[in-house]
Amino acid sequence: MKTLTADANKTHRKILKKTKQKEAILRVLKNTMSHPTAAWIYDEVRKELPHISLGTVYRNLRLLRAQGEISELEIIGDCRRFDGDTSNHYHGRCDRCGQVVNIDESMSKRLDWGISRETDFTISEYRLEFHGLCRDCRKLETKE
Amino acid sequence: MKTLTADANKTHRKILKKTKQKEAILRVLKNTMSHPTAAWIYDEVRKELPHISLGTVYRNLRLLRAQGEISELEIIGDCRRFDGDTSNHYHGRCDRCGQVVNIDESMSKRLDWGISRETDFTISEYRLEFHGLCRDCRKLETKE
DNA sequence: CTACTTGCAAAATATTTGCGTTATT
DNA sequence: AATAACGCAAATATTTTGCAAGTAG
Repeated sequence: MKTLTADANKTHRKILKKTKQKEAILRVLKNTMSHPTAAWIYDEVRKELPHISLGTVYRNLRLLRAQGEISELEIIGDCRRFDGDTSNHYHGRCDRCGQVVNIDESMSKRLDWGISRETDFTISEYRLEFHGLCRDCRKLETKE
Repeated sequence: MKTLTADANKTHRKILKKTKQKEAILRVLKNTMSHPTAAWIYDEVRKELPHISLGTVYRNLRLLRAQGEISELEIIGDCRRFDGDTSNHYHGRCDRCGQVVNIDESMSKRLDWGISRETDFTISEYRLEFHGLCRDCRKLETKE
């Protein structure tokens, strides 16, 4: 029985090299709370490395994600968004302005489902996204 | 103070017309559990309406979503996925095969956070996605 | 009739990839 | 030296849109 993906992980793993491009991308992502897109990261990194290419940004985002150094958000929209904070925290997305905000991490403590004991699905991770209105937009809403 | 999006919703709302294309798309989506992509829906509807265009599928998926008749999944992947079941249920995505499964709806009863009272975010909806292994893939995993 | 919707094709976005070169180990 | 990673440009998706013609209300 062939199990290609698993085998690929086991046999000869690639030796990852450290490059200034990868480091710059990771630094940009760790230093923002803005859940940026690949294009935004590209613009930001270009201030430091003007000749970096968008392809390199995408390649490194994929590498970094595979290594678990960054995570990718499950957000409906035009393009993917990434997060330098890989800790277990949740996101709120404002239905009006589209802003993605962090939901306080203490909330995570209440998540203890034991679902894996009750369903036929073994959970390794869960991602929770709240939809609603952020503080500023709620103010606008009530004024109308 | 201008609040464009809200105004747009209030002033002259468009009268939606019933078309066979829209009905076919909705029917396909209501009759599958597969959380399909726009392209899959297109192929499926074309069996019945061979001349429908992909643009029409996309246009109607957006309309139906705006009306709340279907929902869109927050899934990391190549393209968007839709769901004809708009009830509050959760999804599990298999890390190995990519399959999206439904998590039993009874689980929903346990979600009573009261987060909106504790945070500065007014929640209208939440979406929860579990990541892990589905039954079949877990069997493969343990055999290795 | 009016104006929403369609099919088609072209455009706009977003992401990946081939290739010859550069840089890291 | 070997090979991972780069920059660039071309190739792939994926999704949106302009427009003339069709159709529901």
